[in-house]
Amino acid sequence: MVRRPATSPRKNASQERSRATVDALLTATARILVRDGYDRASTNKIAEAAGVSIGSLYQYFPSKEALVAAVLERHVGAMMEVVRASLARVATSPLPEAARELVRVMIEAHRIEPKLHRVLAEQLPRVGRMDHVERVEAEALTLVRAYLEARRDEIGVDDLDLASFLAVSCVEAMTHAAVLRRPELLSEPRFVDEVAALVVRYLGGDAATSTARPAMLGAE
Amino acid sequence: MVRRPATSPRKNASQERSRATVDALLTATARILVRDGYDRASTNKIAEAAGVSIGSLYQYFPSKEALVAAVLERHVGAMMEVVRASLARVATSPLPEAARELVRVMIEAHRIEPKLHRVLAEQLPRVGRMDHVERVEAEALTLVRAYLEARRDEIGVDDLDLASFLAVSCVEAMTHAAVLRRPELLSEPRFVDEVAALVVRYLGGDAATSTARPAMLGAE
Amino acid sequence: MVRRPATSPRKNASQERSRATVDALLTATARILVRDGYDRASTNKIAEAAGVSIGSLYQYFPSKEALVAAVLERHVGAMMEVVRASLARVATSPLPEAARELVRVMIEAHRIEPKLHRVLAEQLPRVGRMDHVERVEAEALTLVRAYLEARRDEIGVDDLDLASFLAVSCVEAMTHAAVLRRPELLSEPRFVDEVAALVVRYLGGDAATSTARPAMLGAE
Amino acid sequence: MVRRPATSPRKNASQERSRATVDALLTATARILVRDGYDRASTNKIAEAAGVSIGSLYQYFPSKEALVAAVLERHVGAMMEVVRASLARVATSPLPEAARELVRVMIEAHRIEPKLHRVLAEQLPRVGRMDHVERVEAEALTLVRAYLEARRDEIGVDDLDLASFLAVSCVEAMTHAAVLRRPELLSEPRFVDEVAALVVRYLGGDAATSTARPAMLGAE
DNA sequence: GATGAATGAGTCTTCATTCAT
DNA sequence: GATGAATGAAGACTCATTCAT
Repeated sequence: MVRRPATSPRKNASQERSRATVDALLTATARILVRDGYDRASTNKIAEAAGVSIGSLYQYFPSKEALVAAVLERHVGAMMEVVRASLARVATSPLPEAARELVRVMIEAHRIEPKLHRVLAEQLPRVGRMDHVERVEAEALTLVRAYLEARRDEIGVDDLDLASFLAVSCVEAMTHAAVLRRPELLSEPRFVDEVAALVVRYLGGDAATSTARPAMLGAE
Repeated sequence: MVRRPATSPRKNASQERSRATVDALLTATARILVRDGYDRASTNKIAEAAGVSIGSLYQYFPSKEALVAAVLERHVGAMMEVVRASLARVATSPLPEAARELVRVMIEAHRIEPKLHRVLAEQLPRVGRMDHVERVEAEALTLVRAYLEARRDEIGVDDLDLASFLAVSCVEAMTHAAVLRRPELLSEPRFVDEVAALVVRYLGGDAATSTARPAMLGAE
Repeated sequence: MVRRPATSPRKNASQERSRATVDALLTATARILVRDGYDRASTNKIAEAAGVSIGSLYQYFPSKEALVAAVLERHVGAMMEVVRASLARVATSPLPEAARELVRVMIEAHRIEPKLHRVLAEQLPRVGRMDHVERVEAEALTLVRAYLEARRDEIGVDDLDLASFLAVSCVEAMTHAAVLRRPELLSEPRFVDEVAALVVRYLGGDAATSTARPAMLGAE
Repeated sequence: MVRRPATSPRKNASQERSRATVDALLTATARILVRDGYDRASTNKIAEAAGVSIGSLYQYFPSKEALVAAVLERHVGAMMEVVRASLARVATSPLPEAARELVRVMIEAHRIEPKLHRVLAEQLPRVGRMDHVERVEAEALTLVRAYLEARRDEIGVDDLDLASFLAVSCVEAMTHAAVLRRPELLSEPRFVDEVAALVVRYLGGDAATSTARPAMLGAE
């Protein structure tokens, strides 16, 4: 079918144009989403903001949801990249250090377009792509779970599933809460310290509060 | 239209009728909200479900948002009542007991119309009445903050503001996460145990993980 | 619920208003359908032509199809009334007279808004209400079939089902063809004569062309 | 774009390619028309189904209507070929035989892509090419008219124009009705017999029902 | 001639809200 | 106060058609 060398400038030009259109759409969507919220972000407005005809929008995205889902995926992808890289790095570090890093990276990840994050987080159920976000947590959960498994003897909690669920949810929730309601906390090192302490103390267990046999963990 | 001498029973009847109409509207709104979600819950549908004309709906509520806000207020009120009563009860109890109660009551509160809670939680930002919800947390925060203040010497955390924020947010978040993603956890006593432990260990502090000068607290 | 005598002018006024709106819509639809055809008859255009808001249109008709279906039903109803009355009248008349009347009434029925009839006939499959029209033919078929049954010995065709199908379809088709392509024929008595003859000769049968055993029918 | 000396084979190749493209387009159009109906048969879909770019489609056909008109013409052409050949064959046969053949060939013609036929028949007025179809009937009419003229003395009808119109319309209509509503009839020889009888009896005339000598029918 | 990205007028439809009765 | 018919701005989406490459 192709009769000429694949370097055909024609096709490339065309592909580049497509890509530019899609990019413009995603960017415009993110902007409008932040500015107007999900409901008021009409596809016509988005197309206009992207400098693209409404027809083109629908050429690339079959529905408003699909468009927002793409923005979501892009955003989640960026967050995951940050988280993944960091967690791999501390896979073998001791608990306090690992916990600190988990908190730090969670905050870092939540700093990527925080307003967009907020809108997307609110609208997740509607976009019907909850899985994308769950994927982030699922991945974090898996990594944390594996980490705890490897250090079971340092852990003062019996049910590792529940423990990882609580640890991950907790850090995520604290970060989220801070982003949404106390943005100033994000830049205070104290905040990282405390959230990390929260996790460490919980996972470390304690004779008095332990859910199981008292563990004699001297350190961390 | 027909004018008769105003008698007090008449006025009462009228007032009662008003109240019944408002009640019917709030109840219908809650039902439709749960069944159809915020977007598809049209005011016409709500009025019909309430057995009230659309005109009357607008007599009592100036807008859809006002209507949903009223439902939200009612719901939040019910939750607050539960929380307030319980927290007053454990104001002087020792930390582990108080923490357990906090968790327990949070879960109990989230069991009030959980589906409605979910929809409202998702739509909060849109209703523009976040303050209602913040009020719940603000109240809990105040109570917890006072509690910690009173037992400062048992607490292994320096910054009581931050500590109460984290404690309250954390319990709220865990409960919320469980409601939304792991409903089965809500009925397992283990869950309460663990979340309570999380809070107690954090607030109790720990020499090794302390964020500040090591406190010499035997246990908590 | 109703507290005042049913003569309430309020309700009547309201009902009349509704009825007027529906009527205006049906009439406008018919007009636009004739003028622009089905595809170009947009609901907005129809509403405008009816002097009614688009919202009102959708208050009464849930879709464009429903609107056209209502027009169709109204039209078919008018035709059926004409046909039914006439056929009842000749139920006991001899074949030639009955046939003539069938043809005459078919033409008369097709004279009711013939342009609308044409558009509707063309769009039937799309409106998904073919049944309405089939009902007309089904009714005619039943009547004709009963008629033939009653005069079986005058009929020179064996299969009465097939015979009635052909007779009815034929008259309908001739009328239809004339309406669509030779409107001038409709006013010529010759046309009625010929179509009636067509039917009479067919049903009367003939030794030479008979499909079955030669019937010894002198004439009819 | 690449220019090479024009050689005849090249031109042929090009012409052949054009022809192949047009064929592919017509075939795809027919298929999509049958599958999706006229309205949902978008030019983009058709181009894709034909393996041709939308640009090329518009190179060969200036509009959607032109495309459908071409399909119609092709279809009508195929039908006409069948009809023409057959009618020429029976030009000198006696009436009963000729009538039978007319009916037979009409059915045969309607068996060519009946689903496409149906869609096209429904959409005719829209394509604005009714003349194509009228041409089929016009041709049949001419042939039948000539036939009747030649056998005037066997015909019991005065007005040959009207007679041929009725005969042709009738057969066409019966066939059409059968195709659309009673497909099972098409394969029953009885059906051909009856329709042929219908025509023969009509054209054969009859003393009692004759259109000529005044009949003593009351009137109506 | 071919390609396919881009166009945008126009479609159906919804729904919060108003107002005459 | 109650009613519910009416409103119309606005939304998501389609598709015949154009034109730069």
